Amino acid sequence: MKIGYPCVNESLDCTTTSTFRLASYSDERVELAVGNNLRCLLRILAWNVERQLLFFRIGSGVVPFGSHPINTFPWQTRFAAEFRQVGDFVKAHDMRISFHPDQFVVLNSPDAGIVERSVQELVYQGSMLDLMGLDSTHKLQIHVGGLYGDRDLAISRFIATYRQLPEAVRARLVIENDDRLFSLQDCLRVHQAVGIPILFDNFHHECLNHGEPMAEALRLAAATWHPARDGVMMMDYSSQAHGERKGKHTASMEEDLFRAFLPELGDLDVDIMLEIKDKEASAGRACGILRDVGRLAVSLPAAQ
DNA sequence: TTTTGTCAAGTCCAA
DNA sequence: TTGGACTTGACAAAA
Repeated sequence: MKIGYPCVNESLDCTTTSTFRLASYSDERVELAVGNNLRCLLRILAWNVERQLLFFRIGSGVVPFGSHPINTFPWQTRFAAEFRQVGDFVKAHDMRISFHPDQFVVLNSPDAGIVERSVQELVYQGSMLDLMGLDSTHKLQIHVGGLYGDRDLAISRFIATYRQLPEAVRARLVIENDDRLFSLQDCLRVHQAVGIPILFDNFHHECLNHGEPMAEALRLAAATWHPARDGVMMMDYSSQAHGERKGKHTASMEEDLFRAFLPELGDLDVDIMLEIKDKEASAGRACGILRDVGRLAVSLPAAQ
């Protein structure tokens, strides 16, 4: 089991997603930003290793305009060594990486242009994993997409697009149950058609479900992961922010809820991403709880 | 130096 | 019809 948090480390004074406006695009600015972003990424990963946080979601903006036609700078070759260095670090410390392409990636859109731009974004993010030398256990996580008033059609469009994806993307792509549109059952339909693993989100499942108890839902999702190809199941963990709109993530982990959730896992091995606003603070507390209950090694990894 | 409006991209839903 | 929300603030013009 690995524990992680997404995209941002609030304890360090750097960002992995420094960028600039499209209107002020230049190759020089791309080169400067990518260099800074990759240096910061290594700092965060090193910080994480010291705290036994071995799962990390990298933000989509490491390469500014990474899938935009304006960006013709050869960042793949210019930063090959730096990406490789990140990948080597990840492998040396047995870490796991994911990406979560943002809401503009909609593979089931009826608009062919949107689908094409979405595929290009996935190609860009997958290529970063390729440059790092990381295999298909490191994932690209997206939602099924829009509903467009017809669930069956929306799902069948996703399936048709998925089948045409480049292999480098398809091997890494996983779908996440969302909190309003596509439930675990919808994701299972997609899985049954094309074999794509389901990244389970406990909070989204609480918001949208068909009555499956949490433990059963976890097992249904876990069964969609092929151990050799996909690795251990990934999941997102969060809980409701009190007094806020339904679906709003809590600002800080509620330890009682997290402790109550753990028995639902039974003997499942999972890597857990804490989608909680205070980032590494809650992830660190989760590690502490897991050591308490014996699900995480008590001793930190030996310094290297 | 600090504040504030805006930023590549899509979709849904509440107001 | 519009604004907010979504996995995540940060850039850059204006004050």
